[in-house]
Amino acid sequence: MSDFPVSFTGGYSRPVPKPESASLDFAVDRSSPVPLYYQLAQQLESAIEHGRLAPGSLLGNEIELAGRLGLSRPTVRQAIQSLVDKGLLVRRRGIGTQVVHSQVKRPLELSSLYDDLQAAGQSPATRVLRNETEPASAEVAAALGIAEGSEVQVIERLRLTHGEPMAYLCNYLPAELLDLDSARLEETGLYRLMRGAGITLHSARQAVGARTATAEEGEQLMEPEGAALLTMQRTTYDDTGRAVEYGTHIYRASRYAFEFQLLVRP
Amino acid sequence: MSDFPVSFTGGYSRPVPKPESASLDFAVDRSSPVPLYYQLAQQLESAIEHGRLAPGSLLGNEIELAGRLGLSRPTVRQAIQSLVDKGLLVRRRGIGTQVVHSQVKRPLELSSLYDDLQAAGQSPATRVLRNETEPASAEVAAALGIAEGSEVQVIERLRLTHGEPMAYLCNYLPAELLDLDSARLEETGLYRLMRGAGITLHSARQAVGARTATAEEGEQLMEPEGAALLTMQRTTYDDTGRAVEYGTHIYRASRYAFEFQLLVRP
DNA sequence: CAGTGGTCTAGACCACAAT
DNA sequence: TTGTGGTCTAGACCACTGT
Repeated sequence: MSDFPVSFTGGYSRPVPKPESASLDFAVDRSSPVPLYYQLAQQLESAIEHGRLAPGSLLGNEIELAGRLGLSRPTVRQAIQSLVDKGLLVRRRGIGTQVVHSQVKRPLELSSLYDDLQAAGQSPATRVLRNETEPASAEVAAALGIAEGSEVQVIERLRLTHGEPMAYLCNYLPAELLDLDSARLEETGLYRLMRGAGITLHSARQAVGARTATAEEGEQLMEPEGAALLTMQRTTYDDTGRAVEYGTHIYRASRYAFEFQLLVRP
Repeated sequence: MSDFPVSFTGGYSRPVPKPESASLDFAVDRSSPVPLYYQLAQQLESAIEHGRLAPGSLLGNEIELAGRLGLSRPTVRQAIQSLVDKGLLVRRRGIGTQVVHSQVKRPLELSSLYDDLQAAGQSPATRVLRNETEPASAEVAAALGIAEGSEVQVIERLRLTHGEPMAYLCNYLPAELLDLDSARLEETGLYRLMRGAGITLHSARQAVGARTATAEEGEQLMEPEGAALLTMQRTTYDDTGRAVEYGTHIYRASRYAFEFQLLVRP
């Protein structure tokens, strides 16, 4: 209950967060092309991350902060709001803005949950097993929201870490969307290629389940028949709401688990 | 490529979205306690959801919209921004604001991924197997960010649908946090109880994996030994960043899969 | 009561995209 | 060049929290 890092200034009132923890040297550069609210947000985030703003400490009111920085209150609010959205700050009416009592400072960039896997530094490698177009099956057409029989690009890949298979990935993309070079796929990852082609990924709908391995799956993934597998189907949408990718993935449960962060919508 | 529901007004230019799709009857009630930007956001969302604003259609510029509604531009922007954050609208500089080309209109309230399960209408039932306090183990203490040996509330539950077990749930909460009545737990769900106690859930860190069932697990869940199980560990945080719950759950993979939506952070 | 964030206004200038 | 969203300002009043 009383885990605030408080420094008492006198009196016997209950250990309320010190009303002022902000004598930090924030400053904005008006000649920079970076928006002012964004500069401030970055400085606040950095101060929180490096512990210069302690968890639970108050930020000082917005008007005073605006005055000190030579900014208007709406600009300061925009900066603070962006950090509230990130879960680093909490605002309470009549109280003030405080730094979260965090454990999870960095909510983990769950950009794709897949690049994460790749970025997780397990010396990953990819073997492209198949890369060609075919007419969309009913399942794929439904997932991508296109007509059955339309040409789609099919990619089958084996993901390896430390020389051992970890996952089998099968992805479908609308054929006109992108030129997919197998060599580049093996080194860069599908999502990065799509971003590089000017596609702005926005959201993904996923389903994660489990089942036991068939004999063939076991052979491909170097697991015994009957071993537990994690399965995942995902449809990814760009910022205009168009489906740009559908995939069915199989992971060796002995070597991989999904980790992610959920944000509760207010 | 040309899937806009365009009505040509003459000329042979390429089928660009009609510059104006907004002759709808938006109106705000200034005597209402509901914020103006929120009223507008709701009306826009409703219009999108019911198809009165077609996917891909333009919204008309902010200033004109503001004038038509008797609102200031920042207020209109705030309304639009909230829908952009929800993924219903896309803004493009120099172009305008358009309705997303969506498949996934309702990004699905992934409030807890657990109430979802309960709300999914599978006539769920819960049997509380255990509900008492004990000293925190090292694992639990680490997950909750409290001292090892602190008292924690332990809840073991069996989740049933259609009279058959679907999941085994074990949860740990800081002991002072909440009074948990077993009877209420069986009818209401843990998350709803926490919200009812004034706890504002904010985010959760999850790990999802798979393994095969042991003999005892099989017996408890009515699965054969060696069946595939989905496992989940989760720590939930409130809006001040304090861990308020840690749980380890086991699901019958034959009867359950996780579904959720990821948002790509810009 | 005083102090905080929540909302709202009426302007302004800029950067970018299309024509 | 025109029109769009992106940013910013300097005020204002209200609702809520604490004393």
